[in-house]
Amino acid sequence: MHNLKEIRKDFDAFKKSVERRPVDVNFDLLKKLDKENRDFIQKKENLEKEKKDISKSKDESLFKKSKEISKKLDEIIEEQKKTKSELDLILSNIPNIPHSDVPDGKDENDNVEISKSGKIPNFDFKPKAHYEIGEKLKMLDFDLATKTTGSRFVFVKDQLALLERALSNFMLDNHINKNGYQEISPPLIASENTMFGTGQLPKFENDQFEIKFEEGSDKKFLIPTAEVILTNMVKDKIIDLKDLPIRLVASTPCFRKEAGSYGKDTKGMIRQHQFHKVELVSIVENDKCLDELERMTNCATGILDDLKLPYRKMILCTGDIGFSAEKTYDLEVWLPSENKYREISSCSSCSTFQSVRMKTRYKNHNKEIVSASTLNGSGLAVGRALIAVLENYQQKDGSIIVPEVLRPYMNNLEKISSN
RNA sequence: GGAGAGAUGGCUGAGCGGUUGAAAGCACCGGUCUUGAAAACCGGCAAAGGGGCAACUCUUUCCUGGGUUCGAAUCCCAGUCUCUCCGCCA
Repeated sequence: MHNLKEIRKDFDAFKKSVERRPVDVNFDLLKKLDKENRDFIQKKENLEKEKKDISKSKDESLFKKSKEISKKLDEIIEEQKKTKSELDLILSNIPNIPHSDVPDGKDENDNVEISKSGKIPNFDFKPKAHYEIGEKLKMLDFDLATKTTGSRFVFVKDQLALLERALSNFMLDNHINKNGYQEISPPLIASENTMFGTGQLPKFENDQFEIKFEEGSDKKFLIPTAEVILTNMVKDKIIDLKDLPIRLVASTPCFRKEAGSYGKDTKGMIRQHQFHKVELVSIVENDKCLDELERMTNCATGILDDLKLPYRKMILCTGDIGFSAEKTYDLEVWLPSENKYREISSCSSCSTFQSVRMKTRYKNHNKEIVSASTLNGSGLAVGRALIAVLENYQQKDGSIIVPEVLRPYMNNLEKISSN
């Protein structure tokens, strides 16, 4: 969320930067409501002062007047509240401003490739899709999941379940021991306010799984990514400078409705309602934000390098970056069956956008209290990493060579094959 | 599910109708002292919002939302959360 005080300083510049994205925001109304709101506040404060003086004077002859002021005050407060909530609604639906590094563009086709890495494998046979491989091995079962749960879920079995676990543990260990992240095992359910903090609400409620506790209780949601719960760990906090940067990592299931994407990637486990992801979150000083984004992205590419998977690094254009992000790198892994790169990680710098919503601040070197910067990135999506390993390490006979770095996590298993 | 206790500033913790934005301690910052540090002593130290070029000033905030009152952290009602005991349970 944007700081109104800052917006006021140069309204037109603000408008112009937001409009680099495809947005529909009523800026005139925003400006008007802000003015109205401040007028109401002034009126309100004057009356409050008057009332306060009377009560301080303890002059009984004025008590009656004070009562009248109270009535007038009630009306003004009512109007002010209404104006403020309209204002907040507009404000909370405005996305973050793209950083100047971010290229202009309409959609994902306008994202710009930064670099390519790794060797695309050559097969002397036609490479199969991960779901064909998995089903042949009898270690991926989509039909069974349909029976027990519904579409877009999967059962992972035997050595593929072990592989999934190995991927997750390998990534966690790497980020904890090599990259200095603190391991967290968080709740998988978030309150409405928490979801607001990272920007999932109010705009994207339809993508979330809401769960019912009991009638009348507050709304709760299954987390769509650990980013939500990890980032909100610093909600409502003034952080000591000496505690920054904060770096957190968690491996969790993620739950998404993916509204509007039905019909896309219906086959296989590319797009599921539930998937595992290792998530990185950083809370940093504002001038370290973009450096941290590079660092975080390198932590993610490090995993791909270790797994010897071919990938490319993209910078997202203004039309494709997420609501809360000012700048985003996507990492795309090579999938032989599709003969193209697919997203496996997304690392974003959110500047102060989330911390304003969460009221996360720190005291900077000048002892001023300022909003902190937050970042998040996948390091990596475990489900998609499983797909990438299956497809890139597949053999003609349908078996899978286990990437070397994962073998210590799999009882030194070198090859996955049926029976 | 039953029965109690509680929610106050970065933390601990007093206050229980009228200069209380809130005692005290810790932490933190500045100073004196010291070769330096520690200790001791002195001083400072909440946030949000509004107005002002600024110095500054005003308003709000003692879990949340209502109510009583000229006036509420303090009284009343509702809700949320936390803790303890009993029950149940992975």
